[in-house]
Amino acid sequence: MGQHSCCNQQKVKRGLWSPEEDEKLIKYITTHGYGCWSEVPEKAGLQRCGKSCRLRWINYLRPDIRRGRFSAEEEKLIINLHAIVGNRWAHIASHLPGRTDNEIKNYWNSWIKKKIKKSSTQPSATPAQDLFQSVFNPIDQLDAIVNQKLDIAQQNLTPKPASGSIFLSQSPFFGFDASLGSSCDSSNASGQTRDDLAQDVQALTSCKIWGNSIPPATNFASAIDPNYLPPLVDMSIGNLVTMEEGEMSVGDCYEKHQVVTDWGDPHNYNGLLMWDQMQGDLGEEEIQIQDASTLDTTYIKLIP
DNA sequence: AATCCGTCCAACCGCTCTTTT
DNA sequence: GAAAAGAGCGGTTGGACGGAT
Repeated sequence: MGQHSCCNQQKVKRGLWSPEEDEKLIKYITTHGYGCWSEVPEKAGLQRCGKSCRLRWINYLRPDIRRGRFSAEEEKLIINLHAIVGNRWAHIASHLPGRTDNEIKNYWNSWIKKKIKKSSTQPSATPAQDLFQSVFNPIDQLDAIVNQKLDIAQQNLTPKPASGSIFLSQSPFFGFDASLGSSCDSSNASGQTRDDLAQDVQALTSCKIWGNSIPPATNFASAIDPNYLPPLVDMSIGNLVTMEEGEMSVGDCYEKHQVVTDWGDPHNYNGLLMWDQMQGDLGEEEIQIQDASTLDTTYIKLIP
């Protein structure tokens, strides 16, 4: 189970690869291709299991591999992709040409350690909260949902994301109460200011992975109460309810912040915060929407 | 100079998913 | 349809390395 037949062989070598082994593998694959990995070691004259050969090739030897430090753009991309897809390293890697899942995973793990260590020196927030604030960017998650809507519309599919798509049905979406942010420092625990975040969004929306060239939402507040860790909201696409104009009764806010009437225009979700359950009084501008099929209630607050 | 300690990263392990028989 | 084999993925480990003491 799990163990490949090739790995059961007695004379399988383990540990670091020697330059000679690398040379043999490169020579074999560049001339024959890999085809069936379990056959590669024998044909290449290696005392390794096929799995090990595959890993060595994919993570280290293949010619399009990109080595060296991650650029700032790559780092931001990783952070934002991770906020959407979680620990799906292979998926994240597919959006970073030349980078491997292993490399990204290693980078992320060391990055997490740094973040936790750094945040432990700041008494106003727990490490988890710091990580939470610095990693997850609600703007991009909302962008993801909107893009998924667009995708669905363009492909004329039923509103259920395809398995393996970057916007998985399980992708969490959650919002932070920006009103609490005004009492916080203007930069979050990772030192990122709101202007920085806006720039992140600018960069991301012009990035290939988002496909459509969508103008960024810029006034979506990101700061949260450092003493409160909001619950994760499963805002899978099926639970989102598209509102029609006139359904809202929030007065002036309606003028300032359009309701989600057209998923094709991301400006329409500027200033929207969404929750899966009521956390105290959200104020006059709160609205509730209920998914008719699941009866799940979502609370939305508009930020003036 | 020797030792300790933390970080990085290549590689392994175990599991799931997909394909083949 | 079931079983086996193969492929791929994510979590974890352990060795190499560099900086601090």
